[in-house]
Order: sequence, then structure tokens, then C-alpha cells
Amino acid sequence: MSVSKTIPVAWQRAHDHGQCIAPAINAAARICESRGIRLTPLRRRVLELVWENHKPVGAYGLLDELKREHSSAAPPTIYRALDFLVEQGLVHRIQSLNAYVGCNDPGHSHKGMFLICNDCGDALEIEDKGVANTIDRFASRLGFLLTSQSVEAAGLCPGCQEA
Amino acid sequence: MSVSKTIPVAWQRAHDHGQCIAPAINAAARICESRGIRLTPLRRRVLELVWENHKPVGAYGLLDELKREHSSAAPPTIYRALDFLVEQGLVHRIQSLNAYVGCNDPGHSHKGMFLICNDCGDALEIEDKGVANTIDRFASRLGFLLTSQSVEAAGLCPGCQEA
DNA sequence: TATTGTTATGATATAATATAACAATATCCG
DNA sequence: CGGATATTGTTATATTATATCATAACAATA
Ligand SMILES: [Zn+2]
Ligand SMILES: [Zn+2]
Ligand SMILES: [Zn+2]
Ligand SMILES: [Zn+2]
Repeated sequence: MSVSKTIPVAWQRAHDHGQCIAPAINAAARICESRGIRLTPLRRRVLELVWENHKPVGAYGLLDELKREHSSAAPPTIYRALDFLVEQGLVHRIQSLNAYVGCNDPGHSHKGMFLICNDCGDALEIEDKGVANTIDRFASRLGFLLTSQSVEAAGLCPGCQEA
Repeated sequence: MSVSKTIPVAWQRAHDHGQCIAPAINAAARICESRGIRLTPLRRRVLELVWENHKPVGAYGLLDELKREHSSAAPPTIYRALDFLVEQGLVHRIQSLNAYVGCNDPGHSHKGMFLICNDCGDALEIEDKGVANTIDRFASRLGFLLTSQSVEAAGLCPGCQEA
């Protein structure tokens, strides 16, 4: 990864995809193994495709890629695989984009938060206790029983501000 | 509004729609007036329909209602009106539901947050500085330029937990 | 009042996203 | 094995959203 003087190091570190595909797949395999559920070839391949994109990617984008090597693939094929991966916390759905992105840190439940660049379309997953805790406090004060939360912020990433 | 012993008063207060339609429309009219933009009859009517639902409602739901009195209405009709209302902060879009709900407190920019009941479908808008500030801090630490944020939490409202 | 630029709406078509329903296989487990 | 369960195949359809071009209303001048 090249280094820019004008782009904050924090962002560069946080955002470095590096060689992340194989480790992500291996981690997913271990997680599924330990849970006694099946990361079938199809599900594994969809997870790889999600990671290969290195950006949030839509279900139909993934479907097009999958079709090249798996001619029987149809919308339900990809949605089933994605539903499985999301349920298992291996992939996150970005609500504001109708798109999916691999989870940086699967295996232990975390309340993620995303910074989404409106220009390059990239999304950075942030581990954040503060936001999640604040939401929890609000909810419990109101007697609301939380089951899920989605925090998405959009704007311009450091790289896209330079132009 | 009836009072329940088992439902927190905080929720009941926060969630009391009461007679909110006329004040909301009047506030919207004043805001548009002051901004020099036009709350046309069509836009006003769509805003009324949003409020009449008292819940997040989808574009096509609104369209069906609008068609009864406005036979020329088509998808672009409703989406244009909604885009206008959202841009002006009079209506919020709930990303996780693909639905729209009237803003409780339009006129001054606020970073809202929603508690969404998975059972009754209702959504409570919460004014919250804490969450917004935390997100702001994260973003600026990373050099990310924020333009919008969406915070949505789902679960069960007090009423729906009783059953 | 004409001219003209701008904004808003009408109208038709189509794109993009997501699910229903049922059949066919594959896997698991006694 | 044989029956139950889980996964995938297949077709059709539902739901949400936008593109495009034409027309109408409005606003700002001349
Ligand atoms: Zn994650
Ligand atoms: Zn960017
Ligand atoms: Zn609001
Ligand atoms: Zn409820």
C-alpha cells in the first residue's frame, strides 16, 4: 500500500484491505465448524466474491459474478447465501446502499458502524462501543427491547477529498 | 391516549402522536415560506398522507392513497414529492424499511435516530446529541468528511413486549 | 404583454432489488 | 438403508426506484 502525506494514517491503517480474502474465508470456515453449521461450497464462494470486491457490492452484482462459474445461479441462490452469511455475522448488509460487505472481525458479536464514501463507494467498518452503548441506554430508558442496530454515516473519505 | 401501567411513561410521552398532522403541515408551510421554496398542493398532500399513517409508510403505499384523489399519480409523482420533503428535512427515510415518516421536529437540522418495532412497525424518532457526536468524533479522527448519518435500531416496543 | 428561463408535473417505460412457491438433490442420523 | 432435514434448482412474481421526454405552471425580465 502506498502512503500519502495528506491522507490520515489512521484511515490508511483502518482501511487497508491487504491480503484479507484467504484469512477471512479461513476464519469463516472455523466459525461455521465450531457452530456446527455448513459453509457449503456455494456459500463459501459467495463469501469470497464479497471479499474480492473490496467494497460494498449489490446482490445482483454478486449474482453476475457467480453466474460466470455457476450457470444455475438465480436471484434466490445469491439471496439465500447472503442471508446465511449475514445471519452468521460473516457479512454485513449496508442498508443505505442495498449492498453487502465482508465483516472485518466476525466470530464475536459486535455492533458495527460504517463510514461510507459517496464518491468511491468504499465503506469502512468501525468497531465502536460508544455509539452502541448510547443506543442501548436510550432504548432501555424507554423500555424498548433492542435486537439489532444499524449505524451508517456517509460523506467523503480522505482520498476523495483530495480531488 | 390510554395509560398502561406496564408501558414506561417515557415511551408513552415520546410516542404520543396526538393531533399532530395540522401542526406539522403548518410548520412545514412556514419553513418552506422562510426558505423561499414551494410547498405545492401535491407536496403538501403527500406530507399529509405521510403523517396520516402515523407509521413509516412505503412509497407505493402512499401512491395508492394519493391515486384515489389524484388519478394521474405515478411512481415518479410520489418519489419526487418524497425527495423534496426529505431534502427539506420534513420527512425522514427509514433505510432499513424503505419507508418514510414525518419529522417530529423539522426546521432545525438534527441528527435523528429511530427505534423501530419489528412487530407493530412503528418508529420513534429520538433526538440524540450523544450518538451524533460520537460518530462525528470517529469521522474527524479518520479524516472522513461527514454529510449524513442514519442510525436505526430495531426490536420490540413496550406495547409489543406485553403480548 | 410578450419572451424566456426555471421549476414542477404528466405520462410511459424500464431498471433494480427482493421474495414466493414448489421441485429436485444432497446431507444427516437413527 | 430409509426417513427427516437442509440445501439447491427453477420459474414466476412482487416490490422498490429511476430514466426519459413532453407539458404545464411559475418567475423574472424586457
Ligand atoms: Zn463486522
Ligand atoms: Zn472515497
Ligand atoms: Zn426529524
Ligand atoms: Zn410495537
